[in-house]
Amino acid sequence: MTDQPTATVRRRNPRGQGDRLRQDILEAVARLLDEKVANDALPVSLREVAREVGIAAQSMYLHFADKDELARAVTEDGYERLVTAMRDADSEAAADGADARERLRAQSEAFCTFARTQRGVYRLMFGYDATAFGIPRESHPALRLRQQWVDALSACEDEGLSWPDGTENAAITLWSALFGRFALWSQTFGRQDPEELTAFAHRTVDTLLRDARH
Amino acid sequence: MTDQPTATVRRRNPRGQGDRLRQDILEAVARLLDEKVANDALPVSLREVAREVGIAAQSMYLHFADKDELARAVTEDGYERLVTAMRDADSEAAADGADARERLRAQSEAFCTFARTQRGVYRLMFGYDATAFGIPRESHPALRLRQQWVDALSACEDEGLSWPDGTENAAITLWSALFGRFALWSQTFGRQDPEELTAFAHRTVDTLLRDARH
DNA sequence: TGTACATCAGTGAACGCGCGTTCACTGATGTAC
DNA sequence: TGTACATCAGTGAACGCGCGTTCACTGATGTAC
Repeated sequence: MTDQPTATVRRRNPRGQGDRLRQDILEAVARLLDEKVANDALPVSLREVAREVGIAAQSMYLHFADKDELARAVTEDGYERLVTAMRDADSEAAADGADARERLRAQSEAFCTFARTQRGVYRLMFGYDATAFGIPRESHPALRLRQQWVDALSACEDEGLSWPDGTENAAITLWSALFGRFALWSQTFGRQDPEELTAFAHRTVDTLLRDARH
Repeated sequence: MTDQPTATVRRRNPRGQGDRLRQDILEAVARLLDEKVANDALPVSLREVAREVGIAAQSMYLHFADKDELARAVTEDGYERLVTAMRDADSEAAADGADARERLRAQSEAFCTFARTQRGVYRLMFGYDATAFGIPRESHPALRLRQQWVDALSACEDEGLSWPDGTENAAITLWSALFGRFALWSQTFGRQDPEELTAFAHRTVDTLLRDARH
């Protein structure tokens, strides 16, 4: 029995561009995860992804050795995009002449926005489902994100602030607070109002900055 | 093909005590979840649970209508135990003549300890995997936990403190912070040192209390 | 300019497996008379 | 006191399903000569 393809029929990629399929697959996984998370219908199977992309299930193996490697690729891509989003928010705020606090706020907001709008991938990234992947700790892609937080808080030092427990602790604290608040926000409580999240992010930044020494 | 039972052979329960099996199953699920979370080998199947308990897979249906109902029961049991652990910590501290801050610390620690030591159930409870269950929001068992946090912070008011954003906001903030910090702690960063978690809990309580108005 | 050939982007068909669930059954134990 | 019977705590056997994965194949496209 063949898997039924979805509505759209895929066109075979021209020669030399087989890698396009890889990108198509990553996007399909993100889409499916978002959808499934919303409908509480996890997990996503390899065959579902293939169906979503419009290819035969075996074609997944042209780009990923197995299911784990696919998950790993999606996760890494997610961290990449999240860090980029935060950097962009920072640059944009800086271009508008924002000070350290405003730039930190902008990055915190970018984090929340990513969590809100890319919920499926976000959950896979931090998620409880597939964190380890057998990736050695030292090269876990989350380290890039951690570095981004540390950088964000270090930037405040350039404006004369220093964190009582050290920059790294402050970075983890901010990250934890946003992470935890989003989890609670998205699951059970609150009216699922994005404003609520943003307000929390601002308040947390303010509290942290009140603790910072001039 | 029959499922192979585990080492120990179960004794049939005496008449009138069939409900013991229910408790055995809940405990087995908790054990399996802990184990699987540690080995990154989720999810747990109904048949695995049956094997762990030492019964035939169909016997699960004597106590749970389907797999979802089993998950729901484990979750509810988890919230029950967590809230109880926090209450006990509170009472114990109170018996030792602790003030509001110390009692709040004790409850925060109890939360962290539960998360650390019952990681499998904890994850199912908050977890990303099975939050909804189709339970209406108003009766989600997490509401009991939320109430416990609100109560804990309200108790501080009896000693003359009041929270700038209201008790409920402060409760959610504390809960979020601990939740987020544990998630980060357990996944990728830190030396997995329980002291680190406890220290964070204390610092967070202190920060919140510094914000509270006398 | 024509053609043999290598390469590339996939597919067809099938595998064995464990899963959740159903249906009919068993055999020990307590209970009514 | 003996026995027929109801109840209870489960089990035996099987179902259909979707899964991850493997193996051998295809057919269009570019390339060497």
